[in-house]
Amino acid sequence: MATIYDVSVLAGVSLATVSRVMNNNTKVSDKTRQKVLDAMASLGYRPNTIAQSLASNCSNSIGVLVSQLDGPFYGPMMTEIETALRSANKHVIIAAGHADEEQEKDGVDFLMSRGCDALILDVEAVSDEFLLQLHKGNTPIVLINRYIDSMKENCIFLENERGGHMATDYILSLGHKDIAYISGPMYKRDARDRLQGHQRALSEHGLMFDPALWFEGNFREFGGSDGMRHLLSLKKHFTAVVCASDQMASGAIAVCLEQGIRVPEDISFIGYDNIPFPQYISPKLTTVSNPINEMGKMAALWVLQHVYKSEKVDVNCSFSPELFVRDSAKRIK
Amino acid sequence: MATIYDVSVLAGVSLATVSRVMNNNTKVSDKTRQKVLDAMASLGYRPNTIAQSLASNCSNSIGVLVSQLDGPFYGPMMTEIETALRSANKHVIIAAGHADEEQEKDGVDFLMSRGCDALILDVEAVSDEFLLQLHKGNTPIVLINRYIDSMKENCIFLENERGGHMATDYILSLGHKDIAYISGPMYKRDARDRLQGHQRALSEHGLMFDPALWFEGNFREFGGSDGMRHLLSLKKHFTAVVCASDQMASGAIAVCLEQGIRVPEDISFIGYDNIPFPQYISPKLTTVSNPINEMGKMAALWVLQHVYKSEKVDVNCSFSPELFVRDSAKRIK
DNA sequence: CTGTTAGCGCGTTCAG
DNA sequence: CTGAACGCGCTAACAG
Repeated sequence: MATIYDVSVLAGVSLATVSRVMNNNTKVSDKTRQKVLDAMASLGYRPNTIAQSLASNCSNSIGVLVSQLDGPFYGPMMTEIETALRSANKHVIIAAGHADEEQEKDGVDFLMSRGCDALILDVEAVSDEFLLQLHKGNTPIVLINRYIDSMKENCIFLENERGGHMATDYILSLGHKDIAYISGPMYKRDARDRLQGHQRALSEHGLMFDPALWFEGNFREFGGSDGMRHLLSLKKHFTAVVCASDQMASGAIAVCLEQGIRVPEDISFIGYDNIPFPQYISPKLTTVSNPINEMGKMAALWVLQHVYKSEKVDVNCSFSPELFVRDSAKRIK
Repeated sequence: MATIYDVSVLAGVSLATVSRVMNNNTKVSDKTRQKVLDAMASLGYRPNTIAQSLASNCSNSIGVLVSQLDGPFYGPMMTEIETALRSANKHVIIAAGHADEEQEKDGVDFLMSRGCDALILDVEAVSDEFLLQLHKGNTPIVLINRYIDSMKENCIFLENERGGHMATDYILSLGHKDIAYISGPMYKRDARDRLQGHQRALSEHGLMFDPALWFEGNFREFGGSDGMRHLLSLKKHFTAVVCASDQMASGAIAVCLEQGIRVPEDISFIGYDNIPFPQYISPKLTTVSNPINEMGKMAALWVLQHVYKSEKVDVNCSFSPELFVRDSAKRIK
């Protein structure tokens, strides 16, 4: 591999000059520049990024920690992050935290020790205090899907209460009055916020939230099917089920179909997240969006702007869910 | 940040000694070692991996290039790769090729310039020659989902012909004789192999492959729905549809359900890949597995073994699909 | 505008 | 077993 030295010899200039044309931060005369460029081309020179990092104390790498790499969320998110960052010639180092405090801390440590210039974190198990502590350090961090008031400029999040309200409000607008709710696990902030939005919508319509028609799921498909089986076993009357995630909605709908309950004729459903898959199955799922991909992109732009001082876009931290009306919910007779 | 120098001063030893205890490759007396360890602990010393890389000419990073980060495949694959590699304290740098030759080459270039010790590639657009060329270079590469005879020790792949055979053989065992086929795009090797397996199964049962009942899809949901609509419009008789991917099967089944065609009572379906989602919807999809996660893990182990000389596991390169019988295909009357 | 000269933090000879 | 010295490839003052 050719080095900067080889180039400088071939071009008949000094090391520093070669460095300058690479980073073009200092003026270099056009003809020296051309000589250098030619030399680089004929040697097939590729800068050694490791050496650059060591010398400049900037690794050009961004650590991304997510709870899991599989599932419908992080793929789209990573896609956007990778695209945005790579076009700026930064690279992304990934780590998974698996929603476990130990592993999340471990992941952060790992990325830190890798000399990342910034961290993009989508963590859930770790405490606010831990994150605030991290925030005080030298490595900038951005939080996705999390809101901490005292560091809100570093947070990119979805207005979950609003989304929860939106979903239920739509169901109510269809004339439903007896509504079951399958929530996420209550120890998660977003699950609580969505439920709260649901309750607000109900009370705005003069309806009571009935805890008996509430099942605490886990955001996954089987949480939805468990919930549905439970609700059905209650023998209580309801015409619609609001689910706090598309995955749960899919699991719940599957249980209905298996039991000969028609969707949406007998029971209406609405999900949350707008993941791709349920758009393609029958009935197509009505839902509220969780623009996790855009949030990923925004996090990348935040880093580009705050850490690398490029990209003069204005990043907005708060994202609004949107309603996607499809076929799983219908007006009640 | 404390450096090796700070440690050496505090411990009252030389730089070299500190380096030795870190890499414990040379004998160091127990008591000097302890002094160093204590010094490191009290300084909270963390080695600078960038400097280590530069000095040792080994970046401890592995580049992973996949066609896309989203979708149901790469998540699980990345999960396994990340887990295996991180526990060995290696880090993974990701890039996406988007099934485009230009972008795939670009991605390889990018990862190379990042000083990766090895590359794990899941590429489809790039030519065999390009990969062979790369193989001749100094950076070891592993290919996932691709077989090139002259570098087969570096290939990790699924026996797609066999899987294609397996799926159709099962459908045939259920008594079906009029079978439609929705394939992947023919420019992809795995699509061709799966189709070939399908045809072999047919001919083993004395059946002819009917090109009229074949639709060339794209492995995606809408490819399946397009295909199903096309097949239905033919007004030809068939009792089963073999799909070359679960996503296509899901799209196809959705079209049937919309049109009041019952699955599997009227038409049986079998998919390919065994992605998570269709296991949770109704009817649960019968399919053949594509253990992409295990292949990812194997790739990681291959790297650990061949590049870092650790992990004395035997990596096997060829993976066999397995049949997963669920509810979307039934015996014909 | 360009060349010289120090480092960046660590691994690795080579003597002792 | 330990220390001194050099070098990895590049950036960043500092002179000219």
